[in-house]
Amino acid sequence: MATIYQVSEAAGVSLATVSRVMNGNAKVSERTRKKVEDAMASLGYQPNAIAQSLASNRTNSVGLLVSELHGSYFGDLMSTVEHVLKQNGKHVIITAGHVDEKREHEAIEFLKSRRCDALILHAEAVSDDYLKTLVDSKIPVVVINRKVDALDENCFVVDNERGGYMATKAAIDAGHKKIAYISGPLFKKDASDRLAGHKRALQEAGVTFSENSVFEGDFHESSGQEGMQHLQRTFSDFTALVCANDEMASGAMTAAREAGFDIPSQLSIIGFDNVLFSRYLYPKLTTINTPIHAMGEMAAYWVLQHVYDIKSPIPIEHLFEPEVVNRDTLGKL
Amino acid sequence: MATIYQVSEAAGVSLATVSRVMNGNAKVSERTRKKVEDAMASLGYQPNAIAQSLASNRTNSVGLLVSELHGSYFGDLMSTVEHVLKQNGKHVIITAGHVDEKREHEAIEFLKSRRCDALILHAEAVSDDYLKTLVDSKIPVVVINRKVDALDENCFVVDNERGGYMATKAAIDAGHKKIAYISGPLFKKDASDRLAGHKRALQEAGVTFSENSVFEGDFHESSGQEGMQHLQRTFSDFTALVCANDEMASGAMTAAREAGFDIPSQLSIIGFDNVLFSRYLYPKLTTINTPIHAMGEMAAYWVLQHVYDIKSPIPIEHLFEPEVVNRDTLGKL
DNA sequence: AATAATTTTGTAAGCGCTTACATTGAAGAG
DNA sequence: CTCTTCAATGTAAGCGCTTACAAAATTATT
Repeated sequence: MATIYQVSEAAGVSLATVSRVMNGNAKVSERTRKKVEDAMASLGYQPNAIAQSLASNRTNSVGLLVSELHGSYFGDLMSTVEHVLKQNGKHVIITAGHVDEKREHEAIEFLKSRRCDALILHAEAVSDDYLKTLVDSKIPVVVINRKVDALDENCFVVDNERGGYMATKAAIDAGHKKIAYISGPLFKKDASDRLAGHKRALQEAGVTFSENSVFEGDFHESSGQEGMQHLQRTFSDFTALVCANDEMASGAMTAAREAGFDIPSQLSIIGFDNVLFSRYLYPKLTTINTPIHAMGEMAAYWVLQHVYDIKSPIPIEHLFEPEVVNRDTLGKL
Repeated sequence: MATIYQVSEAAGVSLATVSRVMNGNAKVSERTRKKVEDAMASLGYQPNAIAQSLASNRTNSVGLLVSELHGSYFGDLMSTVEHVLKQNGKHVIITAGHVDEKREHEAIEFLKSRRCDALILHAEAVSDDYLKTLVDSKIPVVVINRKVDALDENCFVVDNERGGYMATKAAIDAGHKKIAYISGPLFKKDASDRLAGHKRALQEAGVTFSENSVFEGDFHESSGQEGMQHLQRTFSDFTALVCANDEMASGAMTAAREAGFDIPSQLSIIGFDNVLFSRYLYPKLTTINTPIHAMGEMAAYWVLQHVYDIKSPIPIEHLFEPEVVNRDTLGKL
């Protein structure tokens, strides 16, 4: 593999000159630029990004932490972030934290050790304090879908309370009174916020909330099934079920069908997130859109602007609004 | 950020000694190891992976090229590869090629410029010759789900012809005679192989093949819908439809339902790949399992063995068998 | 034409590590 | 008690680049 030294020799110029034409950040005469470019081409020269990074203290790569590498939600996020950044000549290094404090921590440390210029984190397990330390440690960090006090400038979040409210409100507006709820793990801020919104909608409609109406799941498909089965026992005869994410809604639909319910005529179901596959479900899932795409895009633009001085084409915003996506699983009563 | 130099100073030893305790590849007395470790801890030292890579010519990272960052198929692949490699202390750098020759090429060059120790490629658009050049260029490369002549040792593939055969055979065994087919883009080897298998099964059963029975889609959901609509016109009254992947099968199911068919009593549908969401569909999709998980795992083990001298826990194999996954969309006639 | 101002190019010192080789010191052999 | 041997540590030369600074070449000024 050719090095800059061999190029400089072939072109009859110094190392510095070759470096200059590579980076285009200093004047080089047309003639020598040509010589250098020819030399590069004929040697098939490819700069060693590692050496460049070491010397320039710039890696042109940003680290992205997601919880999982599979699933529509993170797929969307990865795609979007990569797209925006790559368009601007930056690269993404993706790692997964698996919603485990230790693994998230390790993943972040890995990204730091790779000297990423910035980090985009969908960190769920790591502590607020750790994130604060990170931000203070001067490496540019943005956090997606998690609000950390005193880090407003670095967080991009959807209004989860509002989303929870909207989901339940939609059910109420459709005439439902007895509404069950499958939540995510309540130690997670987004899960508890969504539930809070649910309660607010109930209260506003004058429906008294019962502990028996909620089942705490884990955001996975299977806990949607369990939840449905459990709720049938503890809170029978509900006509609508709102789920804190689409995976659980899918599980609940399966369980409901197995229990003989027709959706939506006998049971309405509302999901949350508007993950890609939610429209593949049958019936197509009515859900709340979490603008993960918009958040990922915004996070990427933030990084471009703050780290690479590339102006964002859209104004930077931090709070994103959820939206009801009307499809086929919510029936009028 | 502390450097090795500061650690050596704090510990009162030389750079070399610090490096030795970090890498554990040379004898260091218990006493000085302790001193160094204490110094590291108190300085919060974190080695600079970039500098390590430059000096050692080893990055401990392997590049993974996928076509897209979203979708179950690639999600599975990424998860698996990352899991195996991370378990062995190696890291994965993921890039997307978007099934576009130029972008795949760029993505691979990026991985090379990052000096990955090896590449795992799900490359669809780039030419065989380019892949051969790559392999010859001495960077360890493995190719997933694509067979390149003369590169058998580097390819991990499923027997697509066989899979196509099995899908159609399953329909025939269930009593179907008039079978439609939605293929992938036929310039892709896997798509044409699957179709070839379909034809073989037909022939074996004495059913004459008609050009009107196949629609060439693009592997996406929407082309499944189009395909279904198209086939109803050109090849009406078929009782079974085999699709070259699950996304298209899902689209076809939607279109079939809209056209008033009950699945599977009036129309049987068979997918291909056994992507994660195929079991969320309703009815649950009968499909052919492409062992993408197994292939990704094997590719990762190959890299561990050939590049890092870590023995693979399972024997390295290159050809993977597809399998029928019986669920609910294939009905007996 | 001589000098100043400016542009273009070269020199060399790092960036933070690894590692071949040299040095030191302690243990074992005689 | 001296001479080997060998384990533990140190010295210093890179890895392939970037970038201050210096030097040379070119152009502008009078």
